[in-house]
Amino acid sequence: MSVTIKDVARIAGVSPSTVSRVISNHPRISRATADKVRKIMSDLDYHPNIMAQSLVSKTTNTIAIILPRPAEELFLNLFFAEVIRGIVSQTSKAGYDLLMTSGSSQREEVEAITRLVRGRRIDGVLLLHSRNNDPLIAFLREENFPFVLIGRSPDDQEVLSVDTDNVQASYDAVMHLVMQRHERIGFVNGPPNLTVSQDRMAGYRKALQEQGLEGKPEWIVEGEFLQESGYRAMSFLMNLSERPTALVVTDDVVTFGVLRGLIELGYKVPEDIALVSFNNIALAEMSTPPISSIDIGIYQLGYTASHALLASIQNEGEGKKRVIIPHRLVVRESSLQK
Amino acid sequence: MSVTIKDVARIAGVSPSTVSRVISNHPRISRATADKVRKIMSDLDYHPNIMAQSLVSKTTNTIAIILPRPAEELFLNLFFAEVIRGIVSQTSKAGYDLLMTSGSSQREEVEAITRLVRGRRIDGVLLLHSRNNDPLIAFLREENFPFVLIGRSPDDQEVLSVDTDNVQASYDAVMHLVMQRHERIGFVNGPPNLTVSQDRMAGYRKALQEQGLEGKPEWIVEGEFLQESGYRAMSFLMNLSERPTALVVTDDVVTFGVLRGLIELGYKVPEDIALVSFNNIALAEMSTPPISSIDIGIYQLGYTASHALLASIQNEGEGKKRVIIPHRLVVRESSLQK
DNA sequence: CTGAAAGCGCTAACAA
DNA sequence: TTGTTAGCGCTTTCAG
Repeated sequence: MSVTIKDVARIAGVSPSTVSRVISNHPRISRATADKVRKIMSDLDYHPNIMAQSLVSKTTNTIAIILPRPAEELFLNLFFAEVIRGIVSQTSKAGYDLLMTSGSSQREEVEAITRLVRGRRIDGVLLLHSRNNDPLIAFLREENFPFVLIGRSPDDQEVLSVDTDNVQASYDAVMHLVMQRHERIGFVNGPPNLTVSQDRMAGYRKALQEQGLEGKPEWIVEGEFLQESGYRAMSFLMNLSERPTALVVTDDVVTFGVLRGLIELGYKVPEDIALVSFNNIALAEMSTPPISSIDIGIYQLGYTASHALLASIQNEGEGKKRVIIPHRLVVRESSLQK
Repeated sequence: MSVTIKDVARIAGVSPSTVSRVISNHPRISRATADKVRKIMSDLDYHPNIMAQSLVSKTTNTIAIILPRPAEELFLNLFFAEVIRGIVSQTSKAGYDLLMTSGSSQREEVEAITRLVRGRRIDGVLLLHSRNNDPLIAFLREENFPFVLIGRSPDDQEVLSVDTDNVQASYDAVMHLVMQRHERIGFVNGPPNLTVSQDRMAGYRKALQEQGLEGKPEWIVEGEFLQESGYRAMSFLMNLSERPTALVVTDDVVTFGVLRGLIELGYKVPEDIALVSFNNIALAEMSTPPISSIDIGIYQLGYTASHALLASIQNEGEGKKRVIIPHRLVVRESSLQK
């Protein structure tokens, strides 16, 4: 079969434990033996069996994430790829691997994670979002298993998390529209059970209230992170007798749908209605008109969360409970009065 | 620590090997014992240690993919998320996990895969693309390690692969433009070292030739799978003394850049210039104008490749060497003469 | 149908 | 500084 530590030991004329020590850079090993062993290892093209290492060391150098389920969180198509890039760039620098799993229901997700956690397959978990009464968070806390949430846990302040200040971001979006002299501002939001949606709603409400602006309930549309959601929202919103003159939209992809809907209905952006949205995906800049968007630093979210998770695995505690990645509004044509 | 097979055995009053047999649904085990043991397992919330299982079974129920590196293959932002979804839906159905790794250079990629393969960490590898003289393919072949390529290997016919017929797809795109009475057709392609780019170029050339159409070299622009590439290509193409009246673009994201470039230069699509592209991402439909695009079935590519890989892992050979996922042109406004 | 025992490849006391 | 030994948790002959 494949070459083992024993083969190396035999050929180098040392004991297996010596080889093991060389592998792990044990300090108390003579320079000469180390070099000799290393030479043999590379001659034989030896690579340690990772499973065997894990079995005894009780650590896997692997963290897991759960692939978002379709539909409900499909916005993650873009968010997802970017956040993954951030995560992997951090983990691979630290010598960790990333395991991806999925479940087609909430229950299956918990089962999958249970299998990995109890099966000692992974050292930590990265959660890409949270909702009210999230059973995954409950499970991980109960197991006292290292995990970091990208987002905010509504039920539990003690959860390690890396997040955007979505209340503030949403507030900022509204204020930008207010500065452009808009007074009737609507909101196209995502699924209301997600924490991110709740926070952005709160920021929107806060801004309206502080500015003494009227907020008609029918100006708020809740949907999914899909372009169709934005598209459909327009046929509803633009049929109101009293229409908003500006919209905050919770995701750029949704904004693409919004734009398409408006164009088909014969409206112009920003003349008839101004738009600001979130995430600042690369395509936002290439849209017609280019979309004003709040850049939440998706890559940074992934990178930082991953870093925090590894720290928590290695230090058993310590560290800030909650890290906020700063956001910034990138103003483009879609929200500018001519 | 955590509950092991011995704990279960002791409490159930049987031997560890009996418990092991229950876990693996060994046939020669009495119904009564099996039920008893299963009950205890669930009472104790026992989950087998996956590393220990792997160590002895020499199989990991895990396959790996390599995260594409930035820039060069960034188009995979969208392709990537979709293909992953296809892969995971297949693997998780079959009880496999997906491991993601990355390298910031070609050499690092090979190192990462070497570590996983020789370290017996994974059972197979899924490659998301190929280029000429791909060292990863060379390594995997040499190790005789199961892998499936999404794409086509230019150097090696024997590689298991799942692919689009890119020559034909590109040919179809050109022919669609020909049907719309275009005679001056340009091509905005991706990185020329990728097989996919080479194949699409071949299809483009073949169609022009068959139709006896002139193909000016300056109508072909090679770039990356980025919107900027498309954007930049336009300032070049539209400054030519003799301009094309239609373009085939290798990716929808690039097309967004192309559109933006054209609009800023004051051209209208499709009146001044018609566009057809590839991939049919969800946003293609929401663009202004909506983009005609060849749907290559990205999810299906991932799903099928993953299936083929698992089959190859389990059957040691057999099966078709090369599977083609059918494509279809979705015609929208960007390519229609009014 | 079930148990005892050996061993997968590696690490980590404990000795030397 | 290095070797010996005893496992990590599981599977799998081989006996019974």
